[in-house]
Amino acid sequence: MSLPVTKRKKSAKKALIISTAAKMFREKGFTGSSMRDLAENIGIEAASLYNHIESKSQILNEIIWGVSHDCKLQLENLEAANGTSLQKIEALIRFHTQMMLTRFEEYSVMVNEWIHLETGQLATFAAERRRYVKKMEAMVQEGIDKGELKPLMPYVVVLNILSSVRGLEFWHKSAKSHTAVEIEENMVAHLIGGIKN
Amino acid sequence: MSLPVTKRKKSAKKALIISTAAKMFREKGFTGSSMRDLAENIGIEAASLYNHIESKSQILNEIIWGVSHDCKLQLENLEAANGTSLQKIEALIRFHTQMMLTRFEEYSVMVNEWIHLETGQLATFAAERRRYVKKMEAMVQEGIDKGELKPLMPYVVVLNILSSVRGLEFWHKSAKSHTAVEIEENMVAHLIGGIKN
DNA sequence: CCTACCGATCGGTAGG
DNA sequence: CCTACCGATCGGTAGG
Repeated sequence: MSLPVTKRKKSAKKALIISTAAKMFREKGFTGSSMRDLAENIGIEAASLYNHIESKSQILNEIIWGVSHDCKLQLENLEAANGTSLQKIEALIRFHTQMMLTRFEEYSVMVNEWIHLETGQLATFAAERRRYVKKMEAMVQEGIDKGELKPLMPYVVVLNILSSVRGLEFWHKSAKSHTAVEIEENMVAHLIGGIKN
Repeated sequence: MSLPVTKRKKSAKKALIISTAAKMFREKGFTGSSMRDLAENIGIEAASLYNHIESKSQILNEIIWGVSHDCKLQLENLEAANGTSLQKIEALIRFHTQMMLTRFEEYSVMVNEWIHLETGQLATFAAERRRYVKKMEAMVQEGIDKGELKPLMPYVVVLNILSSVRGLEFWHKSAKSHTAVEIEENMVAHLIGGIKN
Protein backbone atom coordinates (compact mmCIF):
# COMPACT_ATOMS: atom_id res chain seq x y z
CA MET A 1 0.00 0.00 0.00
CA SER A 2 2.80 2.45 -0.77
CA LEU A 3 2.01 5.78 -2.32
CA PRO A 4 2.43 6.42 -6.05
CA VAL A 5 5.98 7.39 -6.88
CA THR A 6 5.14 10.98 -7.67
CA LYS A 7 3.42 11.47 -4.34
CA ARG A 8 6.29 9.92 -2.46
CA LYS A 9 8.71 12.17 -4.30
CA LYS A 10 6.56 15.16 -3.55
CA SER A 11 6.39 14.54 0.17
CA ALA A 12 10.11 13.79 0.26
CA LYS A 13 10.72 17.19 -1.30
CA LYS A 14 8.37 18.80 1.17
CA ALA A 15 10.29 17.20 4.03
CA LEU A 16 13.52 18.54 2.54
CA ILE A 17 12.04 22.04 2.34
CA ILE A 18 10.94 21.91 5.96
CA SER A 19 14.19 20.57 7.34
CA THR A 20 16.22 23.07 5.32
CA ALA A 21 13.97 25.85 6.53
CA ALA A 22 14.40 24.69 10.13
CA LYS A 23 18.16 25.05 9.74
CA MET A 24 17.79 28.55 8.31
CA PHE A 25 15.16 29.73 10.79
CA ARG A 26 17.42 28.63 13.63
CA GLU A 27 20.44 30.45 12.23
CA LYS A 28 18.84 33.68 11.06
CA GLY A 29 15.39 33.62 12.58
CA PHE A 30 12.07 33.31 10.78
CA THR A 31 11.86 36.95 9.69
CA GLY A 32 15.54 36.96 8.75
CA SER A 33 15.13 34.05 6.34
CA SER A 34 13.75 34.61 2.84
CA MET A 35 11.95 32.18 0.59
CA ARG A 36 14.51 32.94 -2.12
CA ASP A 37 17.41 31.90 0.13
CA LEU A 38 15.49 28.79 1.10
CA ALA A 39 14.92 27.90 -2.56
CA GLU A 40 18.57 28.51 -3.37
CA ASN A 41 19.72 26.24 -0.54
CA ILE A 42 17.57 23.50 -2.01
CA GLY A 43 18.55 24.21 -5.60
CA ILE A 44 15.28 25.37 -7.13
CA GLU A 45 13.58 28.68 -7.91
CA ALA A 46 11.54 30.43 -5.22
CA ALA A 47 8.30 30.00 -7.14
CA SER A 48 8.78 26.24 -7.23
CA LEU A 49 8.58 26.02 -3.45
CA TYR A 50 4.88 26.70 -3.69
CA ASN A 51 4.25 23.39 -5.42
CA HIS A 52 5.05 21.71 -2.11
CA ILE A 53 4.05 24.20 0.56
CA GLU A 54 1.36 26.82 0.87
CA SER A 55 3.24 29.65 2.53
CA LYS A 56 6.20 30.61 4.64
CA SER A 57 3.97 30.53 7.70
CA GLN A 58 2.89 26.98 6.99
CA ILE A 59 6.53 25.86 7.14
CA LEU A 60 6.89 27.42 10.58
CA ASN A 61 3.66 25.76 11.69
CA GLU A 62 4.81 22.32 10.64
CA ILE A 63 8.21 22.66 12.28
CA ILE A 64 6.75 23.83 15.56
CA TRP A 65 3.77 21.47 15.81
CA GLY A 66 5.98 18.52 14.92
CA VAL A 67 8.14 19.03 18.00
CA SER A 68 5.48 20.33 20.33
CA HIS A 69 3.23 17.35 19.63
CA ASP A 70 5.97 14.94 20.70
CA CYS A 71 6.61 16.92 23.87
CA LYS A 72 2.94 16.84 24.73
CA LEU A 73 2.74 13.08 24.17
CA GLN A 74 5.74 12.45 26.39
CA LEU A 75 4.28 14.54 29.19
CA GLU A 76 0.97 12.70 29.01
CA ASN A 77 2.69 9.32 29.06
CA LEU A 78 4.66 10.41 32.09
CA GLU A 79 1.57 11.64 33.91
CA ALA A 80 -0.08 8.27 33.39
CA ALA A 81 3.00 6.28 34.42
CA ASN A 82 4.02 5.04 37.83
CA GLY A 83 6.76 6.77 39.76
CA THR A 84 7.39 9.58 42.21
CA SER A 85 7.15 13.22 41.22
CA LEU A 86 10.91 13.39 41.50
CA GLN A 87 11.35 10.55 39.03
CA LYS A 88 8.90 12.14 36.62
CA ILE A 89 10.58 15.52 36.71
CA GLU A 90 13.96 13.90 36.20
CA ALA A 91 12.56 11.98 33.23
CA LEU A 92 11.25 15.24 31.78
CA ILE A 93 14.63 16.92 32.12
CA ARG A 94 16.25 14.00 30.35
CA PHE A 95 13.59 13.96 27.65
CA HIS A 96 13.84 17.67 26.87
CA THR A 97 17.62 17.54 26.93
CA GLN A 98 17.52 14.69 24.43
CA MET A 99 15.06 16.58 22.26
CA MET A 100 17.29 19.63 22.16
CA LEU A 101 20.38 17.58 21.39
CA THR A 102 18.90 15.21 18.81
CA ARG A 103 16.28 17.38 17.15
CA PHE A 104 18.26 20.53 17.62
CA GLU A 105 17.05 22.60 14.65
CA GLU A 106 13.32 22.02 15.11
CA TYR A 107 13.43 22.29 18.88
CA SER A 108 15.39 25.55 18.70
CA VAL A 109 12.97 26.98 16.17
CA MET A 110 10.06 26.06 18.43
CA VAL A 111 11.47 27.77 21.51
CA ASN A 112 12.88 30.81 19.69
CA GLU A 113 10.55 31.51 16.79
CA TRP A 114 7.04 30.61 17.96
CA ILE A 115 6.39 34.33 18.41
CA HIS A 116 6.26 34.59 14.64
CA LEU A 117 3.35 32.21 14.27
CA GLU A 118 0.29 33.86 12.74
CA THR A 119 -2.36 35.16 15.10
CA GLY A 120 -4.53 32.06 15.32
CA GLN A 121 -1.67 29.58 15.51
CA LEU A 122 0.10 31.83 17.97
CA ALA A 123 -2.85 31.82 20.32
CA THR A 124 -3.18 28.05 20.08
CA PHE A 125 0.49 27.47 20.73
CA ALA A 126 0.62 29.92 23.62
CA ALA A 127 -2.35 28.17 25.24
CA GLU A 128 -0.74 24.77 24.68
CA ARG A 129 2.49 25.96 26.19
CA ARG A 130 0.69 27.39 29.18
CA ARG A 131 -1.07 24.08 29.77
CA TYR A 132 2.24 22.27 29.49
CA VAL A 133 3.88 24.50 32.07
CA LYS A 134 0.88 24.16 34.39
CA LYS A 135 1.11 20.38 34.24
CA MET A 136 4.80 20.49 35.06
CA GLU A 137 4.09 22.88 37.91
CA ALA A 138 1.51 20.42 39.24
CA MET A 139 4.17 17.69 39.27
CA VAL A 140 6.51 19.92 41.23
CA GLN A 141 3.76 20.92 43.63
CA GLU A 142 2.89 17.28 44.23
CA GLY A 143 6.52 16.53 45.00
CA ILE A 144 6.58 19.40 47.49
CA ASP A 145 3.36 18.25 49.14
CA LYS A 146 4.75 14.75 49.55
CA GLY A 147 7.98 16.09 51.00
CA GLU A 148 10.10 14.83 48.12
CA LEU A 149 11.01 18.34 47.05
CA LYS A 150 11.98 21.58 48.73
CA PRO A 151 9.18 24.15 48.97
CA LEU A 152 10.23 26.33 46.05
CA MET A 153 7.89 28.17 43.71
CA PRO A 154 6.89 25.60 41.08
CA TYR A 155 6.66 28.39 38.52
CA VAL A 156 10.33 29.29 38.90
CA VAL A 157 11.48 25.69 38.98
CA VAL A 158 9.67 24.83 35.76
CA LEU A 159 10.83 27.99 34.03
CA ASN A 160 14.42 27.26 35.03
CA ILE A 161 14.25 23.71 33.73
CA LEU A 162 12.78 24.64 30.35
CA SER A 163 15.07 27.65 30.00
CA SER A 164 18.16 25.64 30.86
CA VAL A 165 17.31 23.15 28.15
CA ARG A 166 16.80 26.00 25.73
CA GLY A 167 20.27 27.27 26.63
CA LEU A 168 21.81 24.02 25.39
CA GLU A 169 21.48 25.50 21.92
CA PHE A 170 24.83 27.11 22.74
CA TRP A 171 26.44 23.80 23.52
CA HIS A 172 25.18 22.28 20.31
CA LYS A 173 26.71 25.08 18.27
CA SER A 174 30.06 24.93 20.08
CA ALA A 175 33.07 22.76 19.53
CA LYS A 176 31.83 19.99 21.74
CA SER A 177 34.39 19.18 24.38
CA HIS A 178 31.81 17.25 26.39
CA THR A 179 29.56 14.37 25.41
CA ALA A 180 25.79 14.49 25.27
CA VAL A 181 25.66 11.99 28.12
CA GLU A 182 27.81 14.21 30.36
CA ILE A 183 25.59 17.17 29.56
CA GLU A 184 22.44 15.24 30.40
CA GLU A 185 23.81 13.97 33.71
CA ASN A 186 24.93 17.43 34.74
CA MET A 187 21.59 18.95 33.78
CA VAL A 188 19.86 16.47 36.06
CA ALA A 189 22.39 16.89 38.85
CA HIS A 190 22.10 20.68 38.85
CA LEU A 191 18.38 21.12 38.29
CA ILE A 192 17.19 18.17 40.36
CA GLY A 193 19.88 18.74 42.97
CA GLY A 194 18.42 22.19 43.55
CA ILE A 195 14.97 20.91 44.46
CA LYS A 196 15.48 17.46 45.99
CA ASN A 197 14.90 17.24 49.71
CA MET B 1 28.79 72.97 31.99
CA SER B 2 25.48 71.74 30.54
CA LEU B 3 25.17 71.11 26.82
CA PRO B 4 23.52 73.64 24.50
CA VAL B 5 19.77 73.17 24.42
CA THR B 6 19.68 71.83 20.88
CA LYS B 7 22.25 69.16 21.68
CA ARG B 8 20.43 68.14 24.80
CA LYS B 9 17.21 67.88 22.85
CA LYS B 10 18.94 65.86 20.17
CA SER B 11 20.36 63.32 22.57
CA ALA B 12 17.05 63.07 24.39
CA LYS B 13 15.40 62.21 21.08
CA LYS B 14 18.12 59.69 20.35
CA ALA B 15 17.51 58.07 23.72
CA LEU B 16 13.80 57.91 22.93
CA ILE B 17 14.54 56.26 19.59
CA ILE B 18 16.74 53.67 21.22
CA SER B 19 14.37 52.83 24.04
CA THR B 20 11.41 52.62 21.67
CA ALA B 21 13.45 50.39 19.37
CA ALA B 22 14.39 48.15 22.30
CA LYS B 23 10.71 47.63 23.03
CA MET B 24 10.00 46.76 19.40
CA PHE B 25 13.05 44.53 18.94
CA ARG B 26 12.02 42.56 22.00
CA GLU B 27 8.46 42.09 20.79
CA LYS B 28 9.05 41.37 17.11
CA GLY B 29 12.75 40.77 16.85
CA PHE B 30 15.35 42.93 15.10
CA THR B 31 14.58 41.70 11.59
CA GLY B 32 10.86 41.81 12.25
CA SER B 33 10.94 45.50 13.17
CA SER B 34 10.99 48.17 10.46
CA MET B 35 12.36 51.68 10.62
CA ARG B 36 8.97 52.94 9.43
CA ASP B 37 7.17 51.30 12.35
CA LEU B 38 9.79 52.69 14.70
CA ALA B 39 9.30 56.20 13.31
CA GLU B 40 5.55 55.87 13.58
CA ASN B 41 5.75 54.78 17.21
CA ILE B 42 7.74 57.93 17.92
CA GLY B 43 5.55 60.17 15.81
CA ILE B 44 7.93 61.25 13.04
CA GLU B 45 8.72 60.20 9.48
CA ALA B 46 11.17 57.38 8.87
CA ALA B 47 13.64 59.69 7.15
CA SER B 48 13.80 61.88 10.23
CA LEU B 49 15.24 59.07 12.32
CA TYR B 50 18.49 59.48 10.46
CA ASN B 51 19.10 62.88 11.96
CA HIS B 52 19.66 61.12 15.28
CA ILE B 53 21.06 57.72 14.40
CA GLU B 54 23.21 56.37 11.61
CA SER B 55 21.53 53.08 10.86
CA LYS B 56 19.28 50.36 12.16
CA SER B 57 22.35 48.36 13.10
CA GLN B 58 23.72 51.18 15.18
CA ILE B 59 20.57 51.12 17.30
CA LEU B 60 21.06 47.43 18.00
CA ASN B 61 24.72 48.06 18.84
CA GLU B 62 23.88 50.73 21.37
CA ILE B 63 21.18 48.68 23.06
CA ILE B 64 23.40 45.63 23.38
CA TRP B 65 26.64 47.32 24.40
CA GLY B 66 24.82 49.39 26.97
CA VAL B 67 23.68 46.30 28.89
CA SER B 68 26.69 44.15 28.22
CA HIS B 69 29.07 46.84 29.48
CA ASP B 70 27.25 46.93 32.82
CA CYS B 71 27.34 43.16 33.13
CA LYS B 72 31.05 43.14 32.46
CA LEU B 73 31.67 45.84 35.08
CA GLN B 74 29.70 43.94 37.70
CA LEU B 75 31.61 40.74 37.04
CA GLU B 76 34.94 42.52 37.34
CA ASN B 77 33.91 44.18 40.60
CA LEU B 78 32.87 40.83 41.95
CA GLU B 79 36.13 39.18 40.94
CA ALA B 80 38.07 41.84 42.80
CA ALA B 81 35.85 41.69 45.88
CA ASN B 82 36.19 39.57 48.99
CA GLY B 83 33.98 36.56 49.51
CA THR B 84 33.70 32.88 48.77
CA SER B 85 32.99 31.53 45.30
CA LEU B 86 29.55 30.60 46.50
CA GLN B 87 28.83 34.15 47.61
CA LYS B 88 30.07 35.53 44.31
CA ILE B 89 27.97 33.18 42.23
CA GLU B 90 24.92 33.97 44.30
CA ALA B 91 25.60 37.68 43.84
CA LEU B 92 25.81 37.13 40.09
CA ILE B 93 22.50 35.30 40.00
CA ARG B 94 20.90 38.17 41.92
CA PHE B 95 22.52 40.76 39.69
CA HIS B 96 21.42 39.14 36.43
CA THR B 97 17.93 38.55 37.77
CA GLN B 98 17.72 42.21 38.68
CA MET B 99 19.00 43.24 35.27
CA MET B 100 16.37 41.14 33.52
CA LEU B 101 13.60 42.45 35.73
CA THR B 102 14.54 46.13 35.79
CA ARG B 103 16.10 46.59 32.36
CA PHE B 104 13.87 44.04 30.76
CA GLU B 105 13.72 45.37 27.19
CA GLU B 106 17.43 45.97 26.68
CA TYR B 107 18.48 42.80 28.47
CA SER B 108 16.04 40.69 26.43
CA VAL B 109 17.27 42.26 23.20
CA MET B 110 20.86 41.49 24.18
CA VAL B 111 20.24 37.81 24.88
CA ASN B 112 17.84 37.23 21.99
CA GLU B 113 18.99 39.50 19.18
CA TRP B 114 22.78 39.68 19.36
CA ILE B 115 22.91 37.23 16.44
CA HIS B 116 21.78 40.09 14.23
CA LEU B 117 24.76 42.30 15.00
CA GLU B 118 26.85 43.03 11.92
CA THR B 119 29.85 40.81 11.28
CA GLY B 120 32.48 42.84 13.14
CA GLN B 121 30.28 43.67 16.10
CA LEU B 122 29.04 40.11 16.19
CA ALA B 123 32.55 38.73 16.47
CA THR B 124 33.40 41.21 19.21
CA PHE B 125 30.27 40.43 21.19
CA ALA B 126 30.68 36.67 20.81
CA ALA B 127 34.26 36.92 22.08
CA GLU B 128 33.14 39.11 24.99
CA ARG B 129 30.42 36.67 25.87
CA ARG B 130 32.81 33.75 25.74
CA ARG B 131 35.19 35.56 28.10
CA TYR B 132 32.31 36.29 30.43
CA VAL B 133 31.25 32.66 30.56
CA LYS B 134 34.85 31.53 31.08
CA LYS B 135 35.21 33.83 34.05
CA MET B 136 32.01 32.51 35.58
CA GLU B 137 33.19 28.97 34.96
CA ALA B 138 36.43 29.79 36.77
CA MET B 139 34.42 30.93 39.78
CA VAL B 140 32.48 27.69 39.81
CA GLN B 141 35.66 25.64 39.39
CA GLU B 142 37.27 27.48 42.29
CA GLY B 143 34.27 26.69 44.44
CA ILE B 144 34.52 23.03 43.51
CA ASP B 145 38.26 22.94 44.24
CA LYS B 146 37.67 24.44 47.67
CA GLY B 147 34.90 21.98 48.40
CA GLU B 148 32.20 24.65 48.58
CA LEU B 149 30.43 23.27 45.54
CA LYS B 150 29.51 19.87 44.16
CA PRO B 151 31.78 18.64 41.35
CA LEU B 152 29.49 19.49 38.44
CA MET B 153 30.64 20.63 35.02
CA PRO B 154 31.13 24.40 35.35
CA TYR B 155 30.08 24.80 31.74
CA VAL B 156 26.63 23.37 32.40
CA VAL B 157 26.17 25.24 35.67
CA VAL B 158 26.98 28.60 34.08
CA LEU B 159 24.81 27.90 31.04
CA ASN B 160 21.91 26.94 33.29
CA ILE B 161 22.24 30.10 35.37
CA LEU B 162 22.37 32.45 32.39
CA SER B 163 19.62 30.59 30.56
CA SER B 164 17.34 30.57 33.58
CA VAL B 165 17.69 34.32 33.87
CA ARG B 166 16.93 34.64 30.19
CA GLY B 167 13.78 32.61 30.76
CA LEU B 168 12.47 35.24 33.17
CA GLU B 169 11.42 37.16 30.09
CA PHE B 170 8.30 35.02 30.32
CA TRP B 171 7.61 36.08 33.85
CA HIS B 172 8.00 39.73 32.97
CA LYS B 173 5.47 39.42 30.18
CA SER B 174 2.95 37.54 32.30
CA ALA B 175 0.30 38.74 34.70
CA LYS B 176 2.64 38.82 37.63
CA SER B 177 1.21 36.81 40.47
CA HIS B 178 4.58 36.79 42.25
CA THR B 179 6.84 39.64 43.29
CA ALA B 180 10.30 40.29 41.92
CA VAL B 181 11.74 39.55 45.34
CA GLU B 182 10.11 36.11 45.44
CA ILE B 183 11.42 35.36 41.98
CA GLU B 184 14.95 36.36 42.93
CA GLU B 185 14.93 34.27 46.10
CA ASN B 186 13.65 31.21 44.27
CA MET B 187 16.20 31.63 41.48
CA VAL B 188 18.96 31.59 44.08
CA ALA B 189 17.42 28.71 46.03
CA HIS B 190 17.07 26.52 42.96
CA LEU B 191 20.27 27.32 41.12
CA ILE B 192 22.55 27.63 44.14
CA GLY B 193 20.78 24.79 45.92
CA GLY B 194 21.75 22.53 43.05
CA ILE B 195 25.48 23.15 43.42
CA LYS B 196 26.06 23.89 47.11
CA ASN B 197 27.82 21.19 49.06
C1' DC C 1 11.93 67.68 10.66
C1' DC C 2 9.56 66.81 5.90
C1' DT C 3 8.62 65.37 0.83
C1' DA C 4 10.12 62.72 -2.61
C1' DC C 5 12.43 59.14 -4.03
C1' DC C 6 16.28 55.29 -4.79
C1' DG C 7 17.41 50.34 -5.78
C1' DA C 8 16.79 46.04 -3.55
C1' DT C 9 14.17 42.62 -1.79
C1' DC C 10 10.06 40.63 0.13
C1' DG C 11 6.10 36.71 -0.12
C1' DG C 12 3.49 35.06 -3.49
C1' DT C 13 0.75 34.26 -8.23
C1' DA C 14 -0.17 33.32 -13.28
C1' DG C 15 0.56 30.59 -16.80
C1' DG C 16 2.87 27.19 -19.04
C1' DC D 1 9.75 22.74 -12.19
C1' DC D 2 10.58 27.46 -14.72
C1' DT D 3 10.05 32.47 -16.55
C1' DA D 4 7.95 36.49 -15.76
C1' DC D 5 5.95 39.37 -12.92
C1' DC D 6 2.76 41.54 -9.07
C1' DG D 7 2.20 45.11 -5.30
C1' DA D 8 4.21 45.98 -0.94
C1' DT D 9 7.80 47.04 1.82
C1' DC D 10 12.58 47.38 3.10
C1' DG D 11 16.82 50.56 4.78
C1' DG D 12 18.46 54.60 3.50
C1' DT D 13 19.64 59.28 0.78
C1' DA D 14 19.02 64.01 -1.43
C1' DG D 15 17.67 68.27 -0.87
C1' DG D 16 15.39 71.65 1.39
